[in-house]
Amino acid sequence: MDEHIDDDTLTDATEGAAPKHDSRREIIEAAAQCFMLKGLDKATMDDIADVLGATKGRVYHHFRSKNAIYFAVYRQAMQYCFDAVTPLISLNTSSISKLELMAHAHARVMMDTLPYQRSIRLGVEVYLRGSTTEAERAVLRELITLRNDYENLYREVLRAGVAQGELDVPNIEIASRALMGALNGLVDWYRIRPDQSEGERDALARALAHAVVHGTTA
Amino acid sequence: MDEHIDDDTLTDATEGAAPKHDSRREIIEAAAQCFMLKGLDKATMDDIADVLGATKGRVYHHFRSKNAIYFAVYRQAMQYCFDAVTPLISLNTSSISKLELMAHAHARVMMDTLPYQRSIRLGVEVYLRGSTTEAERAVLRELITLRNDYENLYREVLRAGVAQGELDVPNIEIASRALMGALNGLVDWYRIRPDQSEGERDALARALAHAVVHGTTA
DNA sequence: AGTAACATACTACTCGGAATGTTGGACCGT
DNA sequence: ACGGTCCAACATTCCGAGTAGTATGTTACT
Repeated sequence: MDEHIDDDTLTDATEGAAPKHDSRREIIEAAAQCFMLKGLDKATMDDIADVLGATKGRVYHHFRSKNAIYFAVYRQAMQYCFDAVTPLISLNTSSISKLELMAHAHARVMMDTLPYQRSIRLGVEVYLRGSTTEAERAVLRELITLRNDYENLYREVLRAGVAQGELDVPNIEIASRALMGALNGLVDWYRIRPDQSEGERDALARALAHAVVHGTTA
Repeated sequence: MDEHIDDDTLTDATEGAAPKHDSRREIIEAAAQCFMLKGLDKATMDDIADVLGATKGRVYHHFRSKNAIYFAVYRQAMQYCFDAVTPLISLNTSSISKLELMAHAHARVMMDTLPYQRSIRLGVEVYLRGSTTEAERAVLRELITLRNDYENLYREVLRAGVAQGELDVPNIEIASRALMGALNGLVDWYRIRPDQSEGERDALARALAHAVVHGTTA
C-alpha cells in the first residue's frame, strides 16, 4: 500500500520543456521494434538494450519495469493515431468523405508507425488479467479509455452521417467495430518493403479506406 | 539433423477411426482456454494440466512440446472455419448473398469457438521468427498455407462476383484483407455473456456480415 | 507381463529486477 | 583557473523465482 502510484515511469506526467536527451524516446522506439519482432514476452530487456547498443542499466534507469515500457509504447501508438485523425474531424466536408479521409489517415499511421501499432495489438486485455498491482491495472484502464476515445471519433462521424442521410448504417456499434478491425488488421499483413515508394503506400491506404467505407457491393 | 520430422505430435498424421480416448482433444481444448486467458507465453504447461485436473505428465504424454499444442490448436481453429464455410461455396445463390452467408458463418465460428480463434490471433508470424528447429518452421509454413487457402475461398467469391457484375471491388486483395480483418477482429471485442441467447448471437453475426459486405454507404 | 496413460520428482536455464560500481559533466567556492 | 563534489546516466554483477522439458515411478487394463 505504500507504493506511490503516480510514478513518472508509469504515468509519464512530467513533460519537460527541454528535449532533454531523448534517451527515453529511443528506448521506447527500440522496445517497439523488439515487441514487434519477438512478441511482448519473448522480447527481453537485454534485447531492447542490445538494439540501443547499451545494457539493461540504461533501460531500468528510465523505466521501472518492462510493463512500464509497454505502457509507454501503447501511449505513443495511440498518440500517433490521434495526431493524424483529430485534425480531420473539424473538416467541413461530407460525412462520407470525412470518414474515408479518417480511414485513410489511420491506414497511413498503421504503416508509418508499424512497430508501435503491431506491439500493442492484442495485448491489453490479456495484460489486464495478468497484472498484479493495482497501479498497473489503473494505467491499463486508462489506456483502454484512450482507445475507446479514439474509436468514438469514428462513431461520431458515423452518427452524423446517418443523421444527414449520407450513410446507411443499421448498427453503429457493429459498423465501427468492423471499420476498426479492417483498418487495424493492416498491421497483420502489411510488410515494409524498402523499395516501395511513398505513392505506393498512399495508394494502398487509399484502397483500404475505400474498401472499408464502401464495402464490396456496387 | 537426426530428429525425425514426421512426428505425430507435430504433424498429427494419424487420425484413428476410433474415438480413442479423446484425452488429446481435451488437452487441446484446455490449452485453447489457457492461451485465450493468459496468452501463449504466460500460459504454462501446469496451467493447462490444472484445467484438466491433471499434471504435466499427461500433457507431455500426448504432446512433445508446448509449441506442438499451439500447432494443434491452430489446426483445430482453422478446421472449424473450413467446416463452417466450405459447404457454402457450392451454393447456387448470387455472389453477394453467398459472400454474406460466408461472412455470417465465419462470424458464428469466431463466437462459437472463441478460445481457439483468440489463441491463434497474431501468433504465427511472431512464432516463425522465434522457432528454432526446421521441423517447427515447416509446420508453421503449413499452417500459414492453411490460412491462405481459407482466405482464398473469399477471394474466389469476390472474383466471381466482380465477373458477374454483382460486386464492385477495385482491388480484390485489399478487399479480402479488409473483410477478414473486420471479421477476425470480432474475437478482440466479443465477450461471451451467458445470458445472451442463440438468437442474439446470430443477430450479431448477421449484422457484422452485413457491415463488412455492404460497408457504410447508402 | 507388457504397455498405455498417466503422476511425481527433478533439473537446467532463462530472464526480470535489484544492488552496486563507474564516469563524465555541471556547478560550486576560493 | 582549479580542485572538489554531487548527481544523472549509464554499465556490471548478481540472484532468485518461475518454467519447459526430462527421468522415473505407478497403475490399470489387456
